[in-house]
Amino acid sequence: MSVRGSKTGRPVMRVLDVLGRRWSLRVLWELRDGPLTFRGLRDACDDVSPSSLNQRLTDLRALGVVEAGEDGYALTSAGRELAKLLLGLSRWAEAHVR
Amino acid sequence: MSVRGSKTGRPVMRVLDVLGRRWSLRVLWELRDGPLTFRGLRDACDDVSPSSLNQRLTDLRALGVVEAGEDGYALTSAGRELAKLLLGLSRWAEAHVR
DNA sequence: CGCGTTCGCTACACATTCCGTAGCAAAGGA
DNA sequence: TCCTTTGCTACGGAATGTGTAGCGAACGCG
Repeated sequence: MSVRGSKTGRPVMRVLDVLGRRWSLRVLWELRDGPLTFRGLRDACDDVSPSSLNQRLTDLRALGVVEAGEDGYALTSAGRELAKLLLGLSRWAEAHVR
Repeated sequence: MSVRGSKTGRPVMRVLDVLGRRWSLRVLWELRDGPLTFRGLRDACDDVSPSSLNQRLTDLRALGVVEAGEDGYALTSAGRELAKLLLGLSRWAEAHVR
């Protein structure tokens, strides 16, 4: 399978593509404070359907931001850096939304 | 219509929801260097279908990050701050993706 | 061991979303 | 006038996401 969207293959395009799918950003967000089990993630993410969650976890693992470990799913070191950006997103949201 | 996803109404959830739709992040990315017309955005975004683009622009305008002006669509000041985070995302991508 | 619970995950049918194409009315140029 | 380009909508089909049920494996407990 090729990357959906841009055909340039530029890294940023691949990232925008994967993160622009439902639950991607949310999963990253929920993992920001440590690992969660599959079931735990489901609970954290408004009971997302297991099929969708599994698909998203597959995508995120392929991107190298999430990995499956002893106590469930966790961010990789790269993923933790990405999560820092999400923290900025959260601050932005608190300041500008509603 | 209410916010899809989280029922808490927390700002960050609303943002994760809107940005987690296809083309949202990409549109923000393509507007980072200045305004683009509807057609210009379409060209920049791999010829996204006009229906999808229009839907996304509606979402992003509702979120307050994009506005329609004289020379097409542009980021609001809040949107420009958001775009800065995307720049960090781009740097992250160059460093960690393939 | 046996029994129940929880785990990660899959199957499958249904619903929503997205897409591609066509095309409209309005604005501009020649 | 006629041709082009604009922003945008309509609509049917394709892709994606959803909800429910349930599997086999691993656990706790007696």
